Amino acid sequence: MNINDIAKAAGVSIATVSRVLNKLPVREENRIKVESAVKRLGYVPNYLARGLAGKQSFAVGLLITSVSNGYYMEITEAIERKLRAKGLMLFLCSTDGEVALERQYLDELVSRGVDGVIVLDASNENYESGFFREASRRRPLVLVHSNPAIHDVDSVIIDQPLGMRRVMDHLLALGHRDIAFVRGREGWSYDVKEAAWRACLGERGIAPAPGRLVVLDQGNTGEAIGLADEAMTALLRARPRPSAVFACNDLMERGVLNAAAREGVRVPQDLSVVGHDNTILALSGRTQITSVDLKMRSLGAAAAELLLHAMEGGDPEPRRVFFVPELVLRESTGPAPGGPR
Amino acid sequence: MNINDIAKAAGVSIATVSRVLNKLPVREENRIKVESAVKRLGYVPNYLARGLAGKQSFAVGLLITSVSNGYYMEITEAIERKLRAKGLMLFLCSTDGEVALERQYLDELVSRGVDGVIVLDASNENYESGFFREASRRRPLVLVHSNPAIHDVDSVIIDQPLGMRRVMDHLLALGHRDIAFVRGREGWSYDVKEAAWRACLGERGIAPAPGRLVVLDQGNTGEAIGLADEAMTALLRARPRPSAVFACNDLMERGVLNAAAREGVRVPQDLSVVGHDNTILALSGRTQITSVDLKMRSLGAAAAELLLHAMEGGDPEPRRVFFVPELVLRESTGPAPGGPR
DNA sequence: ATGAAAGCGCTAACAG
DNA sequence: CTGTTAGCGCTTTCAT
Repeated sequence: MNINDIAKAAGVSIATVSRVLNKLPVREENRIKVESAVKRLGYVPNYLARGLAGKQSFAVGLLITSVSNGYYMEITEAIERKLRAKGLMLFLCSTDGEVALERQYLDELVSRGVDGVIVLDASNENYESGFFREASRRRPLVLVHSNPAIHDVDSVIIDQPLGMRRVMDHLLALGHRDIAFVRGREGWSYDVKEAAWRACLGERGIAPAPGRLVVLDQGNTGEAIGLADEAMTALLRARPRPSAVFACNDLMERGVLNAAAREGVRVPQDLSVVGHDNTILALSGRTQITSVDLKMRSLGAAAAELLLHAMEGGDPEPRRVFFVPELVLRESTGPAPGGPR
Repeated sequence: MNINDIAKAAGVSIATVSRVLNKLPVREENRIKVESAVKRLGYVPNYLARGLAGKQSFAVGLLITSVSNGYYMEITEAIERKLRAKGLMLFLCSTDGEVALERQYLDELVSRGVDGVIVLDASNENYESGFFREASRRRPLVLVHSNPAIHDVDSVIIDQPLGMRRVMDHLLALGHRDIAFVRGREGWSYDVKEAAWRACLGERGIAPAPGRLVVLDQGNTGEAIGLADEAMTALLRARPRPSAVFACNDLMERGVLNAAAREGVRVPQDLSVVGHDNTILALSGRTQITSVDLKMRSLGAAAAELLLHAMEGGDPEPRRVFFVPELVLRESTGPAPGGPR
């Protein structure tokens, strides 16, 4: 079953069938004949042939660090929805952040004729080597990341420093001055957040007391909960102890809370706690956590729209869309003990 | 850059190039010439043309109910890994469980020439109408679900009743007789679990006391935590109260635990709690939860292997692989108050 | 083992 | 507006 069968059944040429299929101008009478033949025979066009003959394949590639990561999943869902509405299918490529795999996948996507590619948080190496800039010359390409230094490719950028600033403004406004910071050992986004923490304190002339910077060996696995718990237990027993804690993700935040509960430290009366990512973990305990929401869904939608725009020709200059994380206020933060100073 | 360029550069015909690319017998000398030309010019074959001319497209479709659901994505990741190793790419299709969308996607996948399709938990309607049986005649097709009644298509089947039985055996062995069951309102997998709960109790001549079946309006969103908390608070104040609770997912389980903590009911001394799904939530609180693990990763790998097998010809009869959920024992379960009777 | 040539199903000039 | 025709880049006979 192909375009020839339809042409025969409708009594027109294959070109006319193709035109109807592609919504090009055709005499109304012929359009109807073709459409009814298509419906009657249950014809579905062959995308492989379309892609080979034409310039579109109606497929898009998605390069993603890790599929089973909640944030990426939410972005992915938003992207899939937007693209599906335009009749585009998604190639899912999970790279584990491996430099070589990112390149290999991009090559293969191109040789599969994709109409565009979205990349979620690639390896820094591929940004810096200009690989993506190069790739964006061959196909529409949209990057999603949090590195404001990238100017040469269409990007959706998460403004993490600004998000952190909102956290610190909130805590400082509540009178907190002694604010601990919990992070994992390795990761650019930890570094960004730590820098913002230091900067916000520095601007008020505050130097973090010893031990306020807590670095966990593992930040992203379930282990982080126990590690944060352990580290915080020590910190909460210190005198003076911090009046507030920021944790770089909700895993660590959960550990902080467990430690506080065990040590008899009340949240938020004795200790304010802020988490990051606003996952279900922020809601799962008895105290609901103030947490930073990255708004992954709108972010995904924005990325898809950027790509769609680029696929329709786009701008001469790369576009950059900034997203500012939102601080969701809940029960875990309150005035500093002793009130605002 | 195409196969002609390589043929020219290597001084052979395009047929020979094609043979080298497809690992068909070729004189060693020619193979080397072609391979070096490929490497030198950085040639990557056009998959669209390959798919059109040959019988393989080296692409596989994945129909999935919801992208933002952690279980599905774990399966997806496992599938992606396995298929990538075989040089296959994945089309991601999120259906939201809509009957029509499942059909539409499957059509489109076929017209994109996919070499096979994996379907994660489709709508019952499409199972029952024989739609998938039909589809499996056109392409290799593997279903992942928990409906043991499906015999006519290659399937990876999660044996949920058996998983539940393990939960009940564990609790019964600990001496529990009054075991509450918390579920969401709608969903086949809730029904299956409830049936197993009733059956296991029935076999011991136990009839659930009033109020032991707890049905929440919402089971899968963050709301479930609060709803479970509320419902359990009432149940824990009742006399006699249950000595154990099973919750159909870790969200509800978290709510149960919050209620217990607030009511001063100790876990596991006064109350044993078992969750389901073994997500990070099972580890996030002060008490680590005994939970049922569906082993999604191995399940995904098994599905991919079934598909690979089917793509290579497969068996005349549909294959069925059963997976039995595993009960992961942690701190939240212990002997019934008063000891085994 | 190799090359020439015929498609795969479609789009996009081109001529009418 | 419509039909004819030449590819798109590859695989696969069919000869050799």
